Amino acid sequence: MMKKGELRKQELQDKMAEHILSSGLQAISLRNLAKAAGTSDRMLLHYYQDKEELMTEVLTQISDNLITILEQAQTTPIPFNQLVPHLYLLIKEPVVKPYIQLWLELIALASKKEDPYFSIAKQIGDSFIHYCSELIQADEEEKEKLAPLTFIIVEGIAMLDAIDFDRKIGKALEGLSDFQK
Amino acid sequence: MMKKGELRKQELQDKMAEHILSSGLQAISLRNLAKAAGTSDRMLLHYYQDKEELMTEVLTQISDNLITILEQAQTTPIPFNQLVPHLYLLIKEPVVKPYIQLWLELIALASKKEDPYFSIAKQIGDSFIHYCSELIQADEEEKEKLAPLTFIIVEGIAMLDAIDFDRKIGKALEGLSDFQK
DNA sequence: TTAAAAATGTAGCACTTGCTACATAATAAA
DNA sequence: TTTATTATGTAGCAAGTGCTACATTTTTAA
Repeated sequence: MMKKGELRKQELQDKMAEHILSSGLQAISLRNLAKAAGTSDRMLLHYYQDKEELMTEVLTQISDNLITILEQAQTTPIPFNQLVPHLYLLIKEPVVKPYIQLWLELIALASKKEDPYFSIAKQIGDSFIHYCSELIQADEEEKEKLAPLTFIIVEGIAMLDAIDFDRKIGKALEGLSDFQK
Repeated sequence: MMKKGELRKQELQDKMAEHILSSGLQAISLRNLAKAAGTSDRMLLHYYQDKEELMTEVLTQISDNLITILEQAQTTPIPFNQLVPHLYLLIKEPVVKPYIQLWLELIALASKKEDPYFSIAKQIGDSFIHYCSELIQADEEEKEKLAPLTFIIVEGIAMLDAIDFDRKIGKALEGLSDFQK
């Protein structure tokens, strides 16, 4: 059973996760997070050793939450040419979209190879490829190639989506489906 | 002819562009930029009205520089299935790589729809799709689809590259080339 | 040469950042 | 009940942020 203190910490962490999802990583500060969680920066540093530890734990939780959401969304495998459009719709959904936006920020930070962002980004990347792999209707050998390909395309789409290139995304998806013939 | 003041401004701007390319957008400050350019924050605010104006001009210049580099790299159109691997090699080149890394950061900021980042990101996006379009050996109708698709895939690759997923990129490229048969 | 304009220096303000010192109140363990 | 642990408050520090005020020198235009 959970001690009272751990319970309180989890409560704060949930609120911080929510806050980060809606406001991003860029302007995050201990005082911001504290306010969003209904406590003080002083208390955050009571529960976490420093900001890095805090971010590691909160981001890990957010990543776990995303995986949970994804796994609830679809379970039966579908062929690749249906999968990409399906995932495109998925990442546009209001529940998922904040996670994708955060993911873009995380990648930007991870590209500097600095922890905790780099490690967490790798972990999420692995999870997402694994998730794609489970969703693709194909034999193992093909999955090995198609899962990363799906990941790449969906990420690329997410980037275009970030700059409102919806029309271009549509064209690209047409181009992609032309191949499957 | 350029006035002396404008010349000095351009000189500073070149150095700031270089600095941003090597150190990213995340930790940028007027004092940092000034130091890198060999001047003071005071002088930067003499040449630019505020930080936003400065960033707009420097980022625009960086974007122009990238386009120049790209256009020097390749002029003869090649078919799509050769283009993607070619661009993969290109973005791994030391001259180009810093631009791609910066691009990832820019997208993260642009996803908040805040200027100047959003506008500049859109502009660069347009340029890159245009660049792809010129490089693809296909008729106009196909280009309309394949240029955005190329853009998406290359951006997706850049993201995987940011988290050192080189092996996965390789697999994905295999998967992609399987289609062209 | 004189007047106007541009360039540069020095200091500082008001604010935010992560984090700490020092205290007290509340709770749990003995 | 005493003791030890945990929780929470208040205040502040040192460093960094964008930006400004006020001054002075240097350059350009008349």
